[in-house]
Amino acid sequence: MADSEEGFGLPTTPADSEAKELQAEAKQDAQLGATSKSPTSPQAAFTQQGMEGIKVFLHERELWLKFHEVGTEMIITKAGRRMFPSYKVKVTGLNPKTKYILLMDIVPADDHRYKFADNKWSVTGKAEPAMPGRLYVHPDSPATGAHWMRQLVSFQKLKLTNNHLDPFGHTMPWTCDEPVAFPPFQITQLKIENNPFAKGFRGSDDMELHRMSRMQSKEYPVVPRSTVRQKVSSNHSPFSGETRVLSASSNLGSQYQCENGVSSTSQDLLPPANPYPISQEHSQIYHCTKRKDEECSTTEHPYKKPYMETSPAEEDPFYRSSYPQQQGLNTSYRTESAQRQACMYASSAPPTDPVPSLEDISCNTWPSVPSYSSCTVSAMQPMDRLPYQHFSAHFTSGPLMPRLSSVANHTSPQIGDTHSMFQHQTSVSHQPIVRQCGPQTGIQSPPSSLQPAEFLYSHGVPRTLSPHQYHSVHGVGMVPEWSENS
DNA sequence: TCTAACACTTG
DNA sequence: TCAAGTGTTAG
Repeated sequence: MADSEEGFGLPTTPADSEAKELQAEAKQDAQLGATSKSPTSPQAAFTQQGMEGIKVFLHERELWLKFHEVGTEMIITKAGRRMFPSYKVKVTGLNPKTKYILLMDIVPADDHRYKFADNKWSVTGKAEPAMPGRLYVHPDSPATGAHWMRQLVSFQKLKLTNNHLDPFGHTMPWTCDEPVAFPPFQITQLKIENNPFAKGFRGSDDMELHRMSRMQSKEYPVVPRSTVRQKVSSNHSPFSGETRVLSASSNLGSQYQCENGVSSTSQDLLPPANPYPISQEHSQIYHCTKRKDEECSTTEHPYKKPYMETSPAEEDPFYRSSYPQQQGLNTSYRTESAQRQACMYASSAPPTDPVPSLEDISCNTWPSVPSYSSCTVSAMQPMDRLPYQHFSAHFTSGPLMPRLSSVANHTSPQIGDTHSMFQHQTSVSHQPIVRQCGPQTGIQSPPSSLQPAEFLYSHGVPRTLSPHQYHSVHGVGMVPEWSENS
């Protein structure tokens, strides 16, 4: 597993040789992007702001690959459900003293809704109208580069929901996506095997007998053990042969570029599964979470529990050696609600908003990467070079938005050049499903306004989501905070 | 199509 | 012991 720096990268299996080549290409592109641009180009300007060395590495990449291979999905609920695998990244190259805000965005993959029938996905209609999305601000934000780099940055607590009125600021997914046939069994099995909370569904003899007993008692036909296993195993599925093997498929050979200063290295990338580029522009609702007892603050509180991986050393020798655990930072927050109060910033960017669209700012190389349906961008910028004072979840008025806009406008030309993309497929369930499209790093089009924290529970999202087959793209973007040494 | 209850897990 | 997070299941 990802227990070293290398572990964040591509597996060292022969099948991934293409991926390694891509990785090398991406690094080369990044270097070129950082060095070959004219000083007056946006790219160069971006680089000059100290963004050139920033890298984001996906944690547990192999697990992500497994889910990607079978087409990941998740059932979402009104209460919100966590993503699995959880999204954790290692960030390097930040200015240790500069403060950054780290965001995760959800981007729709297309404007269709689909159903899974007859072992295939088919379009059942048009997606519901685009709605403002939400950006999930990492609860540690703003924090210094040193803080972000100290250990894994975890979005484990991020929940996805289809509840428009969700009062906790859980991220709402977007309707989408592609008609690719993958049976749900494999994803289910992967989650059961890997998610501790789903251990109850792991197949032990006793468990299966118990389950069968329950089925019997409810007048279900008695199903042979082999059949029971078949349900959750991919081995007997019509797609088993091609989906159980974890490898870098030919899709890994797809070209992509990663050439701006913010380098989401190819290590972040998962092989694309399908050629469905994101087509839907998204406006924004910025939301973040904060602790009930501390309010969102513009300063870093030493007592606040980091939402980054709290004990990476336990699972990752790399951090064991490189990142000594912090002491005295693990204030315990018992409940989710106590841990995370939503700081949600509604925005209704009009079509004429000068803010660049998603396509404009972040996906300009998609035509060359048709296999990817999502775009991830990582953008970080030293705050001390930006024309605003601070950005936090604590603001009590709207000036943030223009400031944030300025950030986005400032950086968007470069953002478009760097993206890591990968896509996951979904499968069927009678519950709302989210298609997890993988980490995305990036500042997207900025919201037109921000609301004070007191409004964060308001829901500026009067839109009806289609409940099924949601597609989510998640990732991080870093918006710079001010620099302490400026 | 959607929801809530269920049995199970971890912490 | 409890809260919270899982996929399954029935209504």
